[in-house]
Amino acid sequence: MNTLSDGAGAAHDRLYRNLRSRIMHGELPPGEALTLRGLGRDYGVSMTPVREATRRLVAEGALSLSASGRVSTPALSNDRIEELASLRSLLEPELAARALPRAHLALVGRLESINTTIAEQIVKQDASGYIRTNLEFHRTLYLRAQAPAMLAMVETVWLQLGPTMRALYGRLNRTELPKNHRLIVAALRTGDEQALRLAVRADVTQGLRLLAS
Amino acid sequence: MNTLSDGAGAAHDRLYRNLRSRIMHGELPPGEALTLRGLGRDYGVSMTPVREATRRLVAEGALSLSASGRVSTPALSNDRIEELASLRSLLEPELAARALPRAHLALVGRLESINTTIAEQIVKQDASGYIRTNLEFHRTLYLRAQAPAMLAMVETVWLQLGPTMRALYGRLNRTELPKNHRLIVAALRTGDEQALRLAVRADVTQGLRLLAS
DNA sequence: GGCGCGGCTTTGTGATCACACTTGGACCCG
DNA sequence: CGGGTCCAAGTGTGATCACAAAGCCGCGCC
Repeated sequence: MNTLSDGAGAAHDRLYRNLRSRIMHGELPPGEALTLRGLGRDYGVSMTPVREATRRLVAEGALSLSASGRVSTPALSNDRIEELASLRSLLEPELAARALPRAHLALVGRLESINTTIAEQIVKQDASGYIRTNLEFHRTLYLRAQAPAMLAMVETVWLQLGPTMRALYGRLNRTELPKNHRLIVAALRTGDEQALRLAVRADVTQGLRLLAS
Repeated sequence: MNTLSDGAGAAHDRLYRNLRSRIMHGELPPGEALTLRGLGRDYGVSMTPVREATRRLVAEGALSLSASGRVSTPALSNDRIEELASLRSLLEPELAARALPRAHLALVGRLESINTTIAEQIVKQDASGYIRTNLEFHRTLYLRAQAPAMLAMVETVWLQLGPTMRALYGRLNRTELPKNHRLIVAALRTGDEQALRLAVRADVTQGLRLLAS
């Protein structure tokens, strides 16, 4: 068995991580129906590990479970989306603030580098890549907060929003790099916690707000 | 099939809800080792549904999974506990504030009734009952916030703290009803959002703070 | 008396199978 | 032409089995 980042460990875990990543990054549309046997066929495993993986994802809200036991990616109501946006704007400024005193120059450099990657993906119209790199920007910053439980909670929110974010991306035609990311970097440089909190909140809220149409 | 709250639906789901409740309410000590076959024996089912139930609980942080696949109730580090306490003090005041405009007199009455139950359980030294009723106080209030995703997130935190709260209860010898619950009720009556937020934060933080010993 | 080391037991993993339920659609009747 | 019915394929559920790895205990050696 190889120990690469992709195919390591137990089958159910590999399947879990793979599906989780695909959902979080918007590679699956909302409402997509999945079957245990189908997933098992795709990954070359039997139903048993598939069931474990999907149950885990259901517990995290990444998949929704119908009354008859069928799993599908969730199609969120507007209320739900706004609530998840509230959670992001509650948790993420806190994480950013905690990361602020620990943020050194190398970190800011990495964030700027990620920003240029985002700009490229906007040009290429790569929806999934854009979502992935955008989340990487946030995760890179929050990792400095040394708050794994809080980060895990935020990632759960991202996961629930994954399919919806994909749908959202189609509607909005970006042409410019989100200016809030630049504001975040600027606040990190000056060490201004209040400005940082505001910039993160604005960045988190902006995209999701126009979904209440 | 009966539709009672206890034995309804699929075996794995019944097992999941039962275990989740026991963990959240502190009926299991931290570090308790569980085996799939053992749980299956206890509940009279085979390993398959047990695996699904435990995987769900692992995904929620209610159980921790060792490298070799063994499950046990988590034994939290002090850092972890403080972080979870921070999450509570971040999320719960927000939920309370959202519930405030919707809180009517009947709700306040129910909360006071729950408070008297808590006082009785303190006298009876009923640790698990105390935890259960205390959480019921909070849940009853937060349900009015009409924010299911946020409430689910808070319950996840409660779940992770369950075994630790049980251990905590042993150390602290309560003799009086937490005065913060009375402050919460008072703030609800007067409609003072700021006082409510403070009271909830204080209530959430008090017990967990003295765990950093 | 302490410390490895061997085998045995327990445990998790994954495949397979039988069964019950849901579902989708063709078919028939009004 | 529309709506209800019934059947067949598909799907989730749970039990059982074979297997590999981990853990545990006692024996024997130093």
